[in-house]
Formats: sequence, structure tokens, C-alpha cells
Amino acid sequence: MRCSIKYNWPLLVLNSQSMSVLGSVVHWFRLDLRVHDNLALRNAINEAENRKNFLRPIYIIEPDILKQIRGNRLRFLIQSLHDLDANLRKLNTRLYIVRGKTSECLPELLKKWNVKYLTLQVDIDPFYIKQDEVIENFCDKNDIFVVKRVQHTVYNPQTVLKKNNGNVPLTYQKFLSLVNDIQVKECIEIKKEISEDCKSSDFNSKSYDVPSLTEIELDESSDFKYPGGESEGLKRLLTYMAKKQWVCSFEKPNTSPNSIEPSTTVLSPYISHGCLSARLFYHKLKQVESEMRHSEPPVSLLGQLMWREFYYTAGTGTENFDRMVGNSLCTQIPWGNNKDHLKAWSEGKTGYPFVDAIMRQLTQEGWIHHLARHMVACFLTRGDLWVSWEEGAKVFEDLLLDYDWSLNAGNWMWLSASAFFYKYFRVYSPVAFGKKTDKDGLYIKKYVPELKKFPSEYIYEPWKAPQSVQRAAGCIIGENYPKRIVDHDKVHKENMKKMSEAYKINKEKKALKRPRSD
DNA sequence: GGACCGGTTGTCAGA
DNA sequence: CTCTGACAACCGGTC
Repeated sequence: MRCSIKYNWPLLVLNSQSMSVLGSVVHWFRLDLRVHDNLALRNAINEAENRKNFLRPIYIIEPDILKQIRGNRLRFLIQSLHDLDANLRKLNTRLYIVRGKTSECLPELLKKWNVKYLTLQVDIDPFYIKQDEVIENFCDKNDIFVVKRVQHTVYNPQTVLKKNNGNVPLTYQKFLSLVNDIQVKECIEIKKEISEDCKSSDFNSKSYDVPSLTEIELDESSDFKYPGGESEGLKRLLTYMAKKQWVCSFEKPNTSPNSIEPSTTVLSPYISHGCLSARLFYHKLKQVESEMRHSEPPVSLLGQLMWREFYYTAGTGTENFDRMVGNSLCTQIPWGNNKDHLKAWSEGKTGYPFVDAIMRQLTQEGWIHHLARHMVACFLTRGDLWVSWEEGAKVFEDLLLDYDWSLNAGNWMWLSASAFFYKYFRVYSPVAFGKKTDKDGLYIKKYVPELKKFPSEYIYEPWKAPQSVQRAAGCIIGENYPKRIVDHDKVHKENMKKMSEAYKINKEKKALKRPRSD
């Protein structure tokens, strides 16, 4: 179990000055790329100042990550690191970028720097859990005190699970009832400049600088829609919180998935990277809501934040949460394995313009509206292509700026009707759904420019356009834009039957597992 | 055990 | 333009 450890050593234990000068305190940044509301960072600063130790806030860039994540997310990360460095410098410290494999270079540095105290944020992604175990073992053996803080969510998922007798709350309402009476603590502030004594001799070394975008072969010149960083995140938060009427009347299902400019806040990339504290968002929302009548969860803005908490709780309390097999929450469904369909979907070449527009916006900008995610996730899985939600989740992991381990797996299970949501007969139509908020298909015309000149009448179903219309629009279906890869009307009904079968088997299995009461 | 309720966000036809 | 029911009938939580 990962919980924060309280630090109680009396300060008098270490009183030799020569000893304390040699020691270092490290705060290890991962998914908490901010100075505000960062308790682990403040713990590190206090410890360094009290003991006159060197303070080294670090971030580790793994060589693999440059290959693993695509341009948009990598760019967001690098921008966030630049901003973090700048914000740390305002406090008279800096960010030390370390390059290498964490399991190798971190123990080496902890020794080299004579680190006595390491602080970090608890993260629940199995990747981090595994990595942390290695590092914590090393620290244990080398008398390095480790302080871990839960600060990526408003509530501590472990606390919520405990309140539910160790069980994962399976409905949103149940989750809300569990957190209803939990008091949310105020945010942490770090304002005071850090003492000169905490600067090590290598403070000005360029070798620890944040790499430039050009250095890692990313375009620096373009104007980016969602620049990374704490400063951007805070600015965005304050801009939206100032629109009090908008905040209080927000209802998610009434926002548009296909407006040209986002109809929601796009705070998610900042929260997922920890550029913005979820708790700060919570308190700001509470403050605005206290002033007037407002919408309520699940549809309100606060409700959106609670969805994140809901999935974090489920992800924390479930083995193999990001997989179907071995995942107790997930209905076992015999998904197919059509690689061509998966490829067409991920590249925005399904022949369904609305689906393709969404996938292309995702590739280009790294963000799509939540309901747009519904559309394409349903289409890939239970709606049309019958491809496993795990495949879709991998593509989202690659492309989304706001990629988050527990939210990604949780939402994919929701949309594929594998967990949390079960009304599999509610299928999104790739033709009808987008029309509700964008009758003329302006969104499609922006992201699928081949179809720019198509008349609105055919923009959602270009295969229906007569040859003469296709020629006039300069786009022949099957040549300049793909023919649709499946017939939605036909295939979604077949898939519903398959879902029904899978549910039936699932039910029988569950009945077998249930202990008999005689 | 069983009945009932409610679930952020479906679609289509018809009133 | 908004509302309704049919479609076919899911699940978890509660009493």
C-alpha cells in the first residue's frame, strides 16, 4: 500500500555543520509539474532549509520516452518543464534535468549527491508503482528517507476505498455518497525565496538544463493551441473561473463535441501532467458555486472533476484495470482482430467523415471533446468495428495530451460497455450524432479537407452523393476519400447480438462464482 | 431472494 | 422545436 510517511525525526539529531553541508534533498517531479499546491515539494524545501542541505528538484527524461510518446504530448511535456524551471527559479532554486533510465541513474545520483531525503508524489499508474518499488528498496538500504504524498487527486483513493469496506464503488452516485462528508484540505502555498545555502556548486551547470524543442527535433516555430506548463494551466483556470455564469450553468451533455473552438475548458492536459492542481480546481469551483445557483454533478464542472476521482478510485482498487483479462470489473467480450479496421480508425480513414474528423483532430491537436471520444470509442468497439477497447486505449495513450492511465482505461471500458455502463443497445450513429450540433458539417470540412466542397446534404454520408456531385466537389469517394469500411446500419445490429451473447455468458459465470446459500 | 429504481451524454418516428 | 415511446431490456444498489 502506498501512503505518505510522516517525518518525525528531531532536528537535533544532526548538528554537525560539516555533515549537513554535504547532504542533499531531492524532490523528484513526475506527474506534479507545478510549484503551487505541491506538498512534497514544500517538504523538500523545508527539509533542505532546516538542515542547510542542498536542494535539487529533479525530473528524469528517459531515453525511451522520446520514442514512446508522439510529438504533441512530448512537446507539452518539454514546455511544462521549461515553465517549471522558470517558476522554481523565482524561488531561488532550479530544475535539474537528468537523462537516463530511472532505475539506473537515480540510485547513482542519490549516492553521488549524498541524498538523505527524497520527496515525491504518489502515482497509481502501474509503470510508476513498479519503478517506485525499485527506488524505495534502494532508499531503504541506503538510509534515505522517502516522503510520498497523495496530491494528484482531490481525495485519497485509498481513503475512499476504505470507506467502502475495501470495495471499488461501481457507480458514480455511490462514489459521491462516499466522498460527500470528506473535508478537502486547503491548498499548499510556497512563497518564500529559498536560502542561498541550499544552492549546490553545480547550480549553474548547463548539463542539467531543460532541452529545447529543437534539440529533440520538435517544431518550435508553430503556434500551439495548448502550450504546456503551470503558468498556462493557472491562466486557463482563472480565465474560465471568471466566467461565473458559464461555470454555474455548465452541463456537460449540452456541450458540443464538434464546435470549431472547444466548448469545454481543456484544463485536462494541465491536470493530467500536474501543471494544475486538481484540488485548486476544486476549491475555485466551490468558491464560484457558493455565489449563485448552479448545476450539479454529474453534469456540472465539479461533476467532471468528480468523474476523474471516480476513475482514480476504481483504478487504484482494481487489479489489471487497464486490461480485459484478469480484470474483475470488465465484462469478457470476444473482440475481433481486424488490423486494417484498427489502422483505418486510428488514421481517420474509415469513410465516415465525422469519425475521421475526430481522429484527425486528435492527431493534429492532441485534444478532442469528451463526446467526440464517445463517438469514436463506440465506433471502434461495440458500435461498428468490434475491435478491443485496449487497442483504442493504446492509440489514445499515444495521442492525447491529457492521457491519464486510470481515466483512459475507465472511459474505454465505459464506452465499450465493458464496465460501469451496460446499455449496449445505445449505439452512437456516425451519421446522426454529429448533425445534432453541426448540421452543415463545418467541423468535418475543417479536419477532412478532401470533403471541403461537399454540399451539407451529403457531408455526413458522402457515399450517397451522385457521381456528378462528387466530381463537382473535386472528391471521388473511393479515390480521394475512402469508401466506408463498414455499413453501420447492418453491422451495429450484429454487434448488439454479440454483446447480448457476451453478457449472457458473463452472467452465468458470475452466478457460478456466487457462494450458494443453503 | 426479488422487485424496483435510476443511470452525465442513442436513435428514430411520430405527435 | 420539444417531448414521447419503441427499440429491447443492461447493470448495481437499495429495501
